[in-house]
Amino acid sequence: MSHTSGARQAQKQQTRRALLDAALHLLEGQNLSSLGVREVTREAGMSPAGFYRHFRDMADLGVTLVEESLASLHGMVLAVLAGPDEAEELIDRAVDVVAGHVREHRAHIRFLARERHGGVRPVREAIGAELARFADEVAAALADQPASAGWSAEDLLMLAELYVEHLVSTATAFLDVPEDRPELDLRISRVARRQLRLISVGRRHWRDS
Amino acid sequence: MSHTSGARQAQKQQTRRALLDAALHLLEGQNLSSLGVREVTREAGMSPAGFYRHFRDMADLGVTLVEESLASLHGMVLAVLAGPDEAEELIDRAVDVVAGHVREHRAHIRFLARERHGGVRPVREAIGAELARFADEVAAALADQPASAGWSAEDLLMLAELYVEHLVSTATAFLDVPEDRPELDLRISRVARRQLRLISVGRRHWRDS
DNA sequence: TGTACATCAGTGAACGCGCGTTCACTGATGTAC
DNA sequence: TGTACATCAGTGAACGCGCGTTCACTGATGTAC
Repeated sequence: MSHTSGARQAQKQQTRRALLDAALHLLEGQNLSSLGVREVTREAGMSPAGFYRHFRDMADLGVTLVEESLASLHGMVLAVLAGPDEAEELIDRAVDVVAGHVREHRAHIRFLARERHGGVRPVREAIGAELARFADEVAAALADQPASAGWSAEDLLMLAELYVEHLVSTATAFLDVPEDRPELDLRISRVARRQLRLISVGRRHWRDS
Repeated sequence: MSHTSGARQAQKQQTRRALLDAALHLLEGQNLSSLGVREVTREAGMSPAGFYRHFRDMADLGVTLVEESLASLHGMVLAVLAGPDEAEELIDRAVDVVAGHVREHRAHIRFLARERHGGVRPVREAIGAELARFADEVAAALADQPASAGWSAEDLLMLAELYVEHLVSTATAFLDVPEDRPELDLRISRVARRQLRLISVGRRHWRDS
């Protein structure tokens, strides 16, 4: 069992973080599959060989990034679904939270979008598994809402998956806004809110259609 | 002006196709940004230098693949929207067409999913532009349906974008089905149909909500 | 039809370069007594 | 507190390798007369 305190451990953690941050920064402009060990260590200011004290290879580092990228997304959804469940208000909050999240964790979200269908299998599978878990949690949260009375578990999961896909596509839409066109953020928010409202209307009339 | 017939031209086209097919095949397992000139020419059975008679670089080849990948998708949507516009039937046809399309153009669709947010800018931008054009066309087709009476152009585009995103995510869901679990196709089709039905219900009750 | 010349798709060798990974090392930190 | 030894994160050199791109070439196809 290894110690978690001590100057040596602290220093190691700091170097590891520097490697992750360097990779995250470089991944804003390229895929994980074209990112090199030398490239990352150069950016982090250390020698290439040091990389192997922290990660087996780039895929290993990538899986670590998936975990921390989705941890923050995870906290986000809990925050929204813990609020009042009046549809209109929930929609506004959800879209605002996604917009803010993308603004604050840009590199992480870009990484997820880029590698979700990317060429590094362990990373792709980790993202897929996390998103599936995420949909399960949303389904569980939906089940607690009065609006879900009479809904089967299957339909709740179907709806949760629709919401998660919508969230992902909204987040990537925010990502793709060029730096010199910040006014596009407003259009994306407005469209996302309307789409969620349309889904919400469909949900309300689902059974009597 | 160059001739389009003659043995020389025909041979050149054939080699070009061999390069595109070799690339498409290799791209099933990796990103464009990690695909090499030597790798593609080796797969196509020619010498590396020959590549430059056909493409400036890999990004150039990638943009060509985007064009041909989306040309077939384009034909697809026209076929579906040209049919009867009764909601239930249209949904069934749409999902079947997507499923069939993925089965028949697997490599092309995988390429689009992988590079839509990938690390090669010209390719990413070409895909984004084509999908935007696609949404415009869907909006135009929706406008012709009786169910759209009273809808603003903005709302029709919002709806079209929701449909296009749904189509893309359904197509990639089919893609990710492992070869040894073909029964998952049925689940994906069923969920996609229900989601489209829910959107369709929302659409019907949009104005009086 | 035949001949002489032009075009150009594809070749094969060559180049300099940066890559991933290994290895024995060093020196700061940790531990036992 | 001090000393002797153990640990191990990070180093710097070395390796063999495959890369992208260039170049002068060759030989089949095309064209002019």
